[in-house]
Amino acid sequence: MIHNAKPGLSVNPFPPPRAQTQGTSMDSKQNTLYVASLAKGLRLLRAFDEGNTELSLGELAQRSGLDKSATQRLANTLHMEGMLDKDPDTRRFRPSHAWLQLAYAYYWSDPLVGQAIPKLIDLAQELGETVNLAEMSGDHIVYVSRLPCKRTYFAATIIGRRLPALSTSAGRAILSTYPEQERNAAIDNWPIKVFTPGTTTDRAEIRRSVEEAVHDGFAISTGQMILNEIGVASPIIGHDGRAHAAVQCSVSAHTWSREKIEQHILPALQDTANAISPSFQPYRSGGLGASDPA
Amino acid sequence: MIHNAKPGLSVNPFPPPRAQTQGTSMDSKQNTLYVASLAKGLRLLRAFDEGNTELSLGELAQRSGLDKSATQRLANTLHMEGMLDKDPDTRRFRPSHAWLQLAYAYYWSDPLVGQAIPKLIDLAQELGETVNLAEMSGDHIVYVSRLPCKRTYFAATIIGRRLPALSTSAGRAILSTYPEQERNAAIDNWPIKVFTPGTTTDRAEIRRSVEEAVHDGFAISTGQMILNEIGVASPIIGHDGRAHAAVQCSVSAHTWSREKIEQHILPALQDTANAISPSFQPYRSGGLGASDPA
DNA sequence: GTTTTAAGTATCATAATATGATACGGCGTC
DNA sequence: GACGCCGTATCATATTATGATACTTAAAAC
Repeated sequence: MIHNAKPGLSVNPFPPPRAQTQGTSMDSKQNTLYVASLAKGLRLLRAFDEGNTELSLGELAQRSGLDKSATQRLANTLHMEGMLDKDPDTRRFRPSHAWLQLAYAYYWSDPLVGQAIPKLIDLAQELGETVNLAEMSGDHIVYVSRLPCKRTYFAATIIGRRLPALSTSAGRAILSTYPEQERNAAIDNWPIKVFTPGTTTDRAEIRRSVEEAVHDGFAISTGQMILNEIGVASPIIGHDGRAHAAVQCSVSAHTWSREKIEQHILPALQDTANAISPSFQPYRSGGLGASDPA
Repeated sequence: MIHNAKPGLSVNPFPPPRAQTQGTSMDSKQNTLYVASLAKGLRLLRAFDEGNTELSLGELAQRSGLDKSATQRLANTLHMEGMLDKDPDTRRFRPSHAWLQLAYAYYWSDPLVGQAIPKLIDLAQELGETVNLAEMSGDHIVYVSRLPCKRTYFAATIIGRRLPALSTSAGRAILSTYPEQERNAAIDNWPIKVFTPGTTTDRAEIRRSVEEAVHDGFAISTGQMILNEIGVASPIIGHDGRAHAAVQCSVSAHTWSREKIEQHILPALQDTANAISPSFQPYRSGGLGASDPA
């Protein structure tokens, strides 16, 4: 019996939103192989986001939940190590270019991206529409690669965005490749967040959408993240029949309809997703024709 | 000054300036506002790069220069905090999606990107060629945004790449906006790394190229990073007359010549760079500048 | 199939390290 | 002109990280 869907890699979901019970810290996770200072430093990094692009020491302390002294020391360390820039006038901190270099390293480490990108480029050029690569990450999806062809809102043009899987075409497409039981568990339990009046909050409706994807092999969603935006996604299926990623395309509802999409976008989209699929292999050491266990 | 990276064994490529004197470590920068554990954790993150995409505990220890126990604890912490994924079979670590989320946060914080991206999209569509946004970072440039329109080699399609400014058209374009004295100091002292047989190592030649950019308002370079690649870049000039960034375009030398570029690419490229310029507000970052204080 | 070697994991006593309260100085505000 | 806020610097304390060692598992060698 499977409690929560916990696919392949051991992906530790995301931040431990610890309530700051200020106790004497015989805290829960304090084994001797947990370095609190490092974790606190990471908290500082995570304090920056969409709405907090530039933080003073005080704000940093507030947002991270650390006291002034700790924040001072950690922020200073991050600055010395080149992870934070500091405006000498305002004394405020900002993410540094190093953050992009981490992304660079990430890209090399992701086995899927290298295979996908050339094909995504071709696809984007062929369609003339924005094409994305999304990967499942716990119960969210992350946009790993984006090839914008039209102007859109900013968040849709930059990589790293993390969205609830259930609210996105990519997430639903990927989910549609999961075994029925897991699929249902996900649909019942995974988080949903409202972004627009059009965001679907009814899980029954999401189920319909996913089951449709099971049947059709692709998912379509409308106005989930932003009004008048339609997303189409086709799963990139791995050797085990499960997808961890999807090729996604976002278009404007003003110029596109469902039919038109199915006719003009879908074929190429699916071809691309399929073309990427075979290369997604796990490494089994060598030659033996070991099929799956169990 | 560091010219060439050691080609032999892969040792720390980006070691923070720190002597390995393992002694009693009343070390240089150890004030009470420097948290060593955090810095060590960052070392672990930096151990991943282009050639090291997936590291075992041992490799991690070796590349970071930390002992086994420290590595164990820190890596474990990073794993618990969701910064590193761990393959349960091979027990090897990999960058997690969180690295992309940091990039996401970076993008919101960079005042230039938001202004530039829509215009870059338009430009890329108009030209049908790969367009990049590069920013100066110490004596290197970093590709902050990329809009590939043609298949190229992988490294040219992903963001966060850091290259010696002198070896790139973007770097030279930006440099061309610096006051003469600084310009010359940079040309004399900034690092150069050889990537192809075509990489210019002669600083006199680089000076010519930069001075040409001073005169023309744009820079062109050929075969610096990869053979048969031509780069054109136009600086994005701030209110103080200095550029911190450039719009760059990479094309194949097989289908493009210098004249053709000047005729068909340059006008739109410069228009775009100029259109972005006014919105750029300067700030200074801390850190790396090994250059002289004037 | 058995032994050897290596790599990852867990434990623990020690002191070195991070801690956070406190005090100082500069800057914009009231 | 005085106050209050925010960033910076200092310091004694004990909490925290340390790294040597021992255990466990997996792969390599025989």
